[in-house]
Amino acid sequence: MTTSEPTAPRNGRRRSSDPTVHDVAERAGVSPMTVSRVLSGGKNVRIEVQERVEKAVAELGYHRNENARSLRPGQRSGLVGVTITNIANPYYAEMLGGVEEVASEHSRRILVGNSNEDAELERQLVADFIGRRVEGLIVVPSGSGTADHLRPDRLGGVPIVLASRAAADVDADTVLIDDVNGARQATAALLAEGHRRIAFLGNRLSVFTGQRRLDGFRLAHQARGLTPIDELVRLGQQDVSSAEIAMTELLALPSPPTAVFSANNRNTIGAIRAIVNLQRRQLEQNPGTEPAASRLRLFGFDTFDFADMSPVQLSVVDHDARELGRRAAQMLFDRLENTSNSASPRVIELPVTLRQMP
Amino acid sequence: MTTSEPTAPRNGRRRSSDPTVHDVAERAGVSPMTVSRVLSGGKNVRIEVQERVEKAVAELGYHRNENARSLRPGQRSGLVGVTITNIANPYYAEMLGGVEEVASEHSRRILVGNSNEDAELERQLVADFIGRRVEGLIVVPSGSGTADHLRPDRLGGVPIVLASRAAADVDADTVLIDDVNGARQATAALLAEGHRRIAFLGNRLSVFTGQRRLDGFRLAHQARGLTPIDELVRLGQQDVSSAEIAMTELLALPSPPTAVFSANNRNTIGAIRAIVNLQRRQLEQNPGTEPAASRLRLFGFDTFDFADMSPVQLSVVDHDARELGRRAAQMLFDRLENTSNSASPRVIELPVTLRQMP
DNA sequence: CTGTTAGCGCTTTCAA
DNA sequence: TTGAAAGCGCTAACAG
Repeated sequence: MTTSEPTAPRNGRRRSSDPTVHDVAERAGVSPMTVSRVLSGGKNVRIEVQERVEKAVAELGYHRNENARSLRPGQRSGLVGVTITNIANPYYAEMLGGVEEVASEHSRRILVGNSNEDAELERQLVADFIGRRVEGLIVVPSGSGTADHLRPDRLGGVPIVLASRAAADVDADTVLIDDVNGARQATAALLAEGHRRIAFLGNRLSVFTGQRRLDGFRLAHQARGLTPIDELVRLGQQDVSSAEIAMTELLALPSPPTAVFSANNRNTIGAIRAIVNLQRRQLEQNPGTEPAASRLRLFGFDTFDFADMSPVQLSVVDHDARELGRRAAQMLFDRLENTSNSASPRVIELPVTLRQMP
Repeated sequence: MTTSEPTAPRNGRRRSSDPTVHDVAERAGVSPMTVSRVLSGGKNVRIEVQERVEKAVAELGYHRNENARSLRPGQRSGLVGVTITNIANPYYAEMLGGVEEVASEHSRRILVGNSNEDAELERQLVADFIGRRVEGLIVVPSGSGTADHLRPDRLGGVPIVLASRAAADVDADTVLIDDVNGARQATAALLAEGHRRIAFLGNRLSVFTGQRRLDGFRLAHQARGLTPIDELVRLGQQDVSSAEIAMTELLALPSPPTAVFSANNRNTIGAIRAIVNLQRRQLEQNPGTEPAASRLRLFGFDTFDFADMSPVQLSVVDHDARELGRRAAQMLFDRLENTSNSASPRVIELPVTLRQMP
């Protein structure tokens, strides 16, 4: 299988390791430098020599060591580091897809880490990424702890773009969804329909979007001289099942809400489950009649696979996770490749669309 | 901000670049070797010197260059390369989460690439990953072209685990879902209920799981001396909207199916949409009566967020994408860390669960 | 406990 | 058009 000297360490170097430029050079009867030249496009190399080198590369199964390569000054690592708070959440997965798409267009690979909403883990990930000499970072800041480790002056000159959430005291390029307006408009629509007892289901307030969406909910009320009803505001549901429980509790109140604004898709799905369960119970008790729970009005932030098939009347504040990822990556490559390197941080907010599900 | 000589290139080396062990050593008044020792745990270094070095590290914002580090023989890159066919598909996103989880437990990072079902892109990704000296590869083989580039002898000794799909002529560790059995059992259940005109909605047959799930569908028929009805078998729907179209066509046949087996969640969702649309049309024409489409029986491979709220009676073949990712990663680290390195490739099939949605 | 030397694989000079 | 030398940042091996 190998070329010659079956067992002995050829050249005094350990064998059975990856082939190097040296090995390729030897086999092609040229110097390592010529191999290097062929590998970077073959400028100033006789075509015949190029072919000889390429043959040796193929025969040896040679792969240029990118790590060694990136060691030379002026060479880029070709890597972008991305940390998200929950890889398994389809929303961030979609966002990651957008990042990958743009990175790929720029011939970069993405290193992916899951911070799991843990600031310390996020700090470690970012440090590791910098150690690997990523050219830039895209971070969905975790919703816990401080974010000092994300401050541009702590990153050794590696540009960073925050996505989906801003972070306190971090003055960096940021791409956000227009949470406040989305929540405000949705709530305003419910108020315009005459609802006065509107529930709010949302994330912890330490999560940036959680706070912003509650702000929008409040603003819409204020615009009519109203205040949200405290007992109808439930925060801290991170997953579908806790949202379902919270919604079930709301429905069991002496004076239950007539409408619900849910601040993310996990809460929306949980709310739907709770409502459907109540409908079933009501139908069992009063067969044939329209269950009272059917009149409940639901407006949710985010969409999901099946939103238009919801068994409960539903409207959504729609936005595009993939576009979020794309824009974040574009901002990063702007910094990387344009001379506008020193421009002050930009914050952009992507618009949302209110959508009535059929 | 910097230490001394504000502008002049200190030490003859270019300034304003990342600090190196050398810089840290100088600032701490020790040799680079001592810095290296402190950074790798501080064995055999006076505690007082350790503190001095750590102080210098912090002040300089030093990050050890992992690429340079991995250059030394015997050092591992700490990277695992993962290619999936569609990052944005929640199923693979979930799988990626499982891979990341296990990789993280083993202190490894994941490099992620999207092959987009394109064999050539996949080949490039794998070559790039090997060039970056990943310690192992986890690949969901693309459903197009040949897979020669995945053969273990072409990977320069980097271990590979195939996930979710096998690849022709590639004899490697593989983790699969038990597609054949899942599809067989689901189809058998429909046949046992008395259905004889069962539609099949699925992927292209060049996609491994597509072929296997159709095999299971066939086997269940054969076990009863039956054959699938050709005009009811629709292949090649890759997304929800094409699945909806295919299902709509089936429903418009002179003799439509009485039951449907859909081979993945995209097709299931498309089928549900088509059925719901037909129900609505039938209700408009004959208000008050139970629409004929409501009697249609649906059995789908994969679950999704809202499966239990489906407006159409639904059963699913459930399986765990996250577990698939975990197991693939575990197999990889088995190869990497155990001495069982030379064992012949293993193929494991993860069980599925048949689940009646309430 | 600490420093010196050497070299990992690659490519940018510079010289031939 | 080609090659030799040097060094990117790091750490084993060997002094001291």
